[in-house]
Amino acid sequence: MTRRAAPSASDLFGSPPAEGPRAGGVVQVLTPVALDDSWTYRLPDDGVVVPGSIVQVPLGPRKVVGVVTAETPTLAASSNRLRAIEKVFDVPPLSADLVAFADWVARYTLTPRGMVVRMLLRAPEALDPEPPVRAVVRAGEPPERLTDARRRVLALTAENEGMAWTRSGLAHAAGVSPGVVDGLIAAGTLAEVEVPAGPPFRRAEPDFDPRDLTGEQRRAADELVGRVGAGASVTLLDGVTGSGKTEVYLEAVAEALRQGRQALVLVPEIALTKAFLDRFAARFGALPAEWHSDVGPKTRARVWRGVAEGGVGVVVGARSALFLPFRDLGLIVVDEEHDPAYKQEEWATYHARDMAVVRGRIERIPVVLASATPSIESRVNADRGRYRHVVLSERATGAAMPTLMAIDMRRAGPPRGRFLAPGLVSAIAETTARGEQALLFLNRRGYAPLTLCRACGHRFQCPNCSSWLVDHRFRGRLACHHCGHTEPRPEACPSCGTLDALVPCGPGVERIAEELATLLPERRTVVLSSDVLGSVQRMRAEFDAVARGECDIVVGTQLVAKGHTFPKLTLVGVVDADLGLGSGDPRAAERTFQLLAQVTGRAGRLCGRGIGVMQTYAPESPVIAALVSGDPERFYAVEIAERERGRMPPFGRLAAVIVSAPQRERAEDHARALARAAPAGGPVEVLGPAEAPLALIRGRHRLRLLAAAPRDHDLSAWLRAWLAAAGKPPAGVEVQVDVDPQSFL
DNA sequence: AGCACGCCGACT
DNA sequence: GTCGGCGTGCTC
Repeated sequence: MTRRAAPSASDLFGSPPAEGPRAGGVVQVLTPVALDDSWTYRLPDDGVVVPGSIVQVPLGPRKVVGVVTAETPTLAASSNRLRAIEKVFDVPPLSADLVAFADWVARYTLTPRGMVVRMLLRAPEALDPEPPVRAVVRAGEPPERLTDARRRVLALTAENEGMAWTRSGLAHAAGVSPGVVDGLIAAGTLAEVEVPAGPPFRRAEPDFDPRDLTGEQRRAADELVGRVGAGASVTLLDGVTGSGKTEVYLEAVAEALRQGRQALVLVPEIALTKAFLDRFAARFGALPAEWHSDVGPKTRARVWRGVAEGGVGVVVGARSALFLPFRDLGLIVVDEEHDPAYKQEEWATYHARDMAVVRGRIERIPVVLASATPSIESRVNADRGRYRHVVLSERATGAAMPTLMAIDMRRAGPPRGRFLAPGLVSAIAETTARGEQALLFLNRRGYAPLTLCRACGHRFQCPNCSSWLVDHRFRGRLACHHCGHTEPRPEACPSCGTLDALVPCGPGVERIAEELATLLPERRTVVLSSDVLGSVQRMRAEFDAVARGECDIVVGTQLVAKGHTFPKLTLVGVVDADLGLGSGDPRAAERTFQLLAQVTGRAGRLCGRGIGVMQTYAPESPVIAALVSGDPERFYAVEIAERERGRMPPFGRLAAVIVSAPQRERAEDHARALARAAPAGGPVEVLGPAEAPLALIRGRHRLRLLAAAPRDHDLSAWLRAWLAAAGKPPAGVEVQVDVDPQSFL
């Protein structure tokens, strides 16, 4: 691996100054607290620091980890109140590029720099050296008393001469209890030694097993490979489902490795399936390092260190992997770039795809955005020449794209009380009769989204939020999907007292499964939703079971739109293709289009006999019409024109100002105060809070204001000024700004 | 008086 | 973000 130039001696703040004393031996340290400023500290008595050094400093009564910056000291060096850096960690200093990136993110997202620094240091265990592993080795003569168990242990150590075993590992391998090993240690035959923790990561080999690519894939791969090492660039890799985008961008990853540099592949968290990782392993002869919320502290530490020291070649990770301290990053790939999961909402609000573009620009490396259904902003950026555009229009297997059709629910809908049209039911029956699988997609957990009383019209609503309570029949409760409030499902109406008058309205996945059990009782149906799944491991297991053909029909929420390929899946039914449209979200149409294209695209991915059936009341809508016609351009053209007319992102800029407080009134009052404080008549328009939905999230009532501006306006600066002018929010009220991350670049 | 809780400002 | 200080208000 080529190394970045080590800091030269003249950069070392602790080294003898070449031209005059250096500010009296003080440096600036950014600490992981909610502050924008760095603090001034005295240099450690012994250690040497450089910009980027990770250090421990006292902060009030605590000790915290911070990063040395190259800023000039803000406090007079003569100040004798300064405290000293306590410790310099023995890890590579963060690169100037990474610190510049953190600064950029902080400024852009209106987040205190300290909070971004916290994201850079999210593996505290990595800072201390990995504790050595205790091991046993053969050290002396066999003992006097040789039992059968002892003989087996000695045979193993003889077979693998010089090898160090862990105590339990050796006992396990020999099929004896750990006590036997202890006995041999006591007898002096074996000895305990400390060995450095093993070589952490197998190197990915760029040419381990290159794939045969189709002509179209080859051209696309060559284009991407040509960008690696050629400075900053952004390429939109726009390929239909099944076109083999992954194989194409893996060629760029291989090129980065060949050049001795590292590669980062960002994926939506959900896509980190075993099958996905195995594809990497098959191509590169080693599993990539993983980075996501389910990675335990020990592995986290090893990955962080491996990334910083250069031992890790490829990281596949969720959005937070973007903040890893790569030693020599050569490429960033953002897979499924349109995926809303890239947007982080809590803590600091940022969009990992856009921040990847920024990191690429700062590090002067290529970024590849891959998607079958690119986001509108990426498409516009590609159309306007800001991004390169590489298109894959054919499936790599040569398989045809699925045939999509709409069922007009006004004319061919189901009988009363049912949700699956006869046409869809017979398609499911035929598909499963052939031994193939069907997937029914409905993005609604539970049994029914609304319950009302037939006698008095009472609707069950969340006491905290402006949303209906969802009937979860398997659990026997009504639940709010915003705040987690649940209550038992009563027998009688709480409003009028009538018994057995409560009716569920509309379908959820549980209700669809129930309907299928009635209509096609001999088929094996499984429900896949976040209620049923949970951890990443559990999900991987469930997906694997489906892939093995352990069921005929899957009824699933959003989760099933991603995940891995089910080879026998040839029919996808969309229970409600209109769901999500008309929700007032400026991205509703785009989201629906992407989701439907993605979920129907899973039909017949390998065999090419896929069918997608969408139940809709609006078959003429641009989303449905474009899907049925098989020409996505029809959708993009309409949507881009629409956005441009409405000056919505990416043609305008949007920010959400989220006001939250434990008390509903306080949040509402402050939101109104903010709206009044907004300068009127300028280029920025403030909307709300009147029409904003209220939600209770983790004990806090939240509502939103929206600020809309023309594209060339510096909305971040405007927001800063506005919020400063509005003054500090009252006690308990928090104001969080979500500068629409998807519209700026 | 003694303490729990919430708010506020400091933290180099 | 996290801590301690200090005020308010309530209880043993």
